[in-house]
Amino acid sequence: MSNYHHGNLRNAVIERAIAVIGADGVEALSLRKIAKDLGVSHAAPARHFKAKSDLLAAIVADAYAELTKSVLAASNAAGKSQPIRRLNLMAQGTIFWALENKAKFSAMMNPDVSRFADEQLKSSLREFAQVIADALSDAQQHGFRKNVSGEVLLIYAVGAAQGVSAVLTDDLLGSVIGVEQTATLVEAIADQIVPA
Amino acid sequence: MSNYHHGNLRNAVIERAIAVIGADGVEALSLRKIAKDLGVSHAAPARHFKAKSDLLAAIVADAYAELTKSVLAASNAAGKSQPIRRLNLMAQGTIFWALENKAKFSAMMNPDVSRFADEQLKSSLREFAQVIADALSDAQQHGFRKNVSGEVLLIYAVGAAQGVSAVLTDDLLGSVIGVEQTATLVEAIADQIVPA
DNA sequence: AGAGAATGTTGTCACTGTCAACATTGCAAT
DNA sequence: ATTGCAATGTTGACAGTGACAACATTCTCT
Repeated sequence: MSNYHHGNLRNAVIERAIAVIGADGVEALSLRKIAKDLGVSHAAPARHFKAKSDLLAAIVADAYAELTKSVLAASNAAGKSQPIRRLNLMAQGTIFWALENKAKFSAMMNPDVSRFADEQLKSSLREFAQVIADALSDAQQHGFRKNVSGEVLLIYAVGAAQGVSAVLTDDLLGSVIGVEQTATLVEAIADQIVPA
Repeated sequence: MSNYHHGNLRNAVIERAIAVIGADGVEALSLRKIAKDLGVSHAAPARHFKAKSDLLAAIVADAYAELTKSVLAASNAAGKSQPIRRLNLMAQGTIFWALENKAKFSAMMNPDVSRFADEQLKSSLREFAQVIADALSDAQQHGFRKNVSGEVLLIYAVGAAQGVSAVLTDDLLGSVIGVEQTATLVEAIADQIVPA
């Protein structure tokens, strides 16, 4: 018996960090405070995350993997024979995921993250981009914006879905634009990105 | 004669801060370091920004005001009789401004900003949203997505333009999606948001 | 000329991330 | 089963940081 070794400190730190980000933002993230909350010495987290930025990178890498999974699930709700409707559902899936995971999503949207991206994060991101690119390519072969370059379409789709999600999850823009968030609203917005 | 009073410390701090953000990100922002760079005591900036977050809020408020100006300028390049083309130019204007002001834009995209938004920032943001909303309303009266709610359209337009800009200005996404940025590319992307 | 506001300085405090040296535990090879 | 090593956790230290209070200088307005 011993509580010398926490057993699952790495995950505990990540979960606590996400909670802190959700409550007070990335700015408020403190490794020492997290350690104290978990009843562990102030330097313990360093065994799992050499630097604070590594923790952020891990959170964002996980988040992109989850988002990818979620978007794929939404995509599968449409038959393969409806590639354009599938795009629409993927956009919806992105927005809904962001609304249900505001803390993680805000970590993803932090511009600083790109500065300390490790290989795992890059790989998560590549996979996400690939999933979107594939779906776009499929849709194009069925007539969706046929004469537009794949790169342009990818930037548009990723940017629009994430940007719209950012607006919807941002408290400030929310208070300025101020609108009630319902499933109907999300569907209507997704229809603007990719008409169903 | 005296260099006791700097004379324009407030603006100097803002400019230096933007330079730091551009070079090393918001995370690297340090009031003490900025003070040292400007040859001023470590507590001098506090006379102009009570807290670090106030500096960020001021930078972002300025940035939205500039963006609004820039978007309006782009809008005026189209005649009033072409409200849809005007929307397209406004989207282009947003993207170009972001590409030319990466540091400021990344500050705007920082999700933490919404936590310490002061009245000035909210006002800047309201004005920006109003300009977009007006242009959208005008376009709708000329047939652009006539049967879509104004709120939905506003969220879509703001989200898509900012999201696409975020993708284009983000080094990480840039390295993953990896595409050469040209004026032609920007035009093509803006056409996806609002067909010219 | 002088008073009060604005601006800058100095000193201090608690807190933070990071590192190095050390302690404990888990595990795998023997 | 023992032992040796890697993984994990602890303690202590250091420089940097934001924020505050008390004080100094300068500007502005009358």
